Amino acid sequence: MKPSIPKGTRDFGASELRKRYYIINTIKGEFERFGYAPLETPVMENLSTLTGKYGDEGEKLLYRILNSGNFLDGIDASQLSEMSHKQLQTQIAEKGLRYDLTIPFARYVVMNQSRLAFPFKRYQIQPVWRADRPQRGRYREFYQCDADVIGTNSLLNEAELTQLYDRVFAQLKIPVTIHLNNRKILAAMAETAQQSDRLTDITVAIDKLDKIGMDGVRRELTERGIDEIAQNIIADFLRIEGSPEVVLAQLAERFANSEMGKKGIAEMKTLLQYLQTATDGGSPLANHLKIDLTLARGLNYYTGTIYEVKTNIVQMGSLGGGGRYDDLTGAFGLKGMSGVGISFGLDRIYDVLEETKGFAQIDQTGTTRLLLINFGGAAEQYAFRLVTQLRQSGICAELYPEPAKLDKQMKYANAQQIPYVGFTGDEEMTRQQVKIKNMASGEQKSVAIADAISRLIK
RNA sequence: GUACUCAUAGCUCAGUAGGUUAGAGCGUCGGAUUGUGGUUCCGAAGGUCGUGGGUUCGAGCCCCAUUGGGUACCCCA
Repeated sequence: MKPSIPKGTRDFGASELRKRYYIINTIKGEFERFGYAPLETPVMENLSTLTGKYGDEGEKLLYRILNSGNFLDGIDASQLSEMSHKQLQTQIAEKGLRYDLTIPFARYVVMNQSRLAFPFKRYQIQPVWRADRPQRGRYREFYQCDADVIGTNSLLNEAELTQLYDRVFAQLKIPVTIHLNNRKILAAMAETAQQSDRLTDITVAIDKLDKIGMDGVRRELTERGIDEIAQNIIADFLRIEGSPEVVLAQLAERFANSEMGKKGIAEMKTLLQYLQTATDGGSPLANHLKIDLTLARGLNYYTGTIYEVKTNIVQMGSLGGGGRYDDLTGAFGLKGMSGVGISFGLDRIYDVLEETKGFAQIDQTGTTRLLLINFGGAAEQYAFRLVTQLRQSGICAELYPEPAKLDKQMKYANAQQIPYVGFTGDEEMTRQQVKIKNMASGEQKSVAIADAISRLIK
């Protein structure tokens, strides 16, 4: 049998993991700095938790787990042929793999509401699964790194999360643009165009502006049944360009009669003011901040601020996204809990750094400081005792597991980039010493065990 | 769900117009070298050319189908 792994999944070797840990540690460090606490949830959830949350497109991408045992038990064979695959699905699968970290978080909050102190801030770094067609920057199993705060309406949270995005990408040295928009502004735009009930159709179309241009957007809107008068109003909005202040001023003119629009603008203004205040007039962020009226985000649970982070140093989808949701916990029976959160796409960040040689500074050596050569017999016993002692002293050390040829053992040390090799031959044993060789310089010296320990402690 | 593209040794790839026994580099193993690695030299193992069918005197190469990988659309981190 030829071994293989499912399409869109990957194994991670030592060198890849060291790079992944570097990213994770950077993100985790900022999460902690901003006061978020860790959380992990199961890889599988009840399907009832997941369904109805991600829209039709998302629902198709859910991995469903076949019930254990005889999953056909209780299914009428005569009805089988008349059942749609969707109907059958609900009867033979009641669990699924998590699709994102936000819904499991909402589920967790509702289940533990009596124990949690609100506002509740948590971060979560775990894999999620989507039954998508893999391609560049897209995998079936990938990591999301989420930070969410729930139980507070304050836009201070939005400001902090913007800073959090900024800090992480500044540390990773990936120049990004943080795209900001507000669902209320989008809703007001649809309202102004007399198309409030077609918000989703409109956002799907305008989201493609930079890809297909204004003509393409108009074509898409036509296909979705939006008339030309409405299209003109929408196109007029999309012409708004410039600094956040300019964009907001122009929006204010158009939203003179829209309560929803005014609210969206006010929220955006407050957010920007917080950011300005933070640095006392200095440049608030290391990265670009842009009000992007075409930013919509597919998930329909967003109600206020929405985020998306993109880089233009390499061709890649968004590196992160998020936003405010007013009623995510409502579906689980807890009303009136507003929250806001952001997500980092670990795998895409990895791909960007890999392509731009952004990992150059990562230490790729292993942790082992010393390899003891195995000469067999009494020398092996002596070396095993020594390696035990070294480890008890907190030194990462290895003893080659068999008395192989010296050449082979030395090559092993090279391959693992182990900085020191220790020899314990007859001479060293009688003197209770070990000969330590520095693999980089080639220098070697016989020293007493105690000296060896103090030498090897960094 | 649609389209495009690729598939030869463990890995990365050559393979000329269809023509004898399918090659290289890296890696692995052995040797030069039984207590001193990186460099070097010598040698060895390793392939039903993704699979099935067809055309041909003859197919890794041409045709059809199929499977798998990649990419684009859709959607998304």
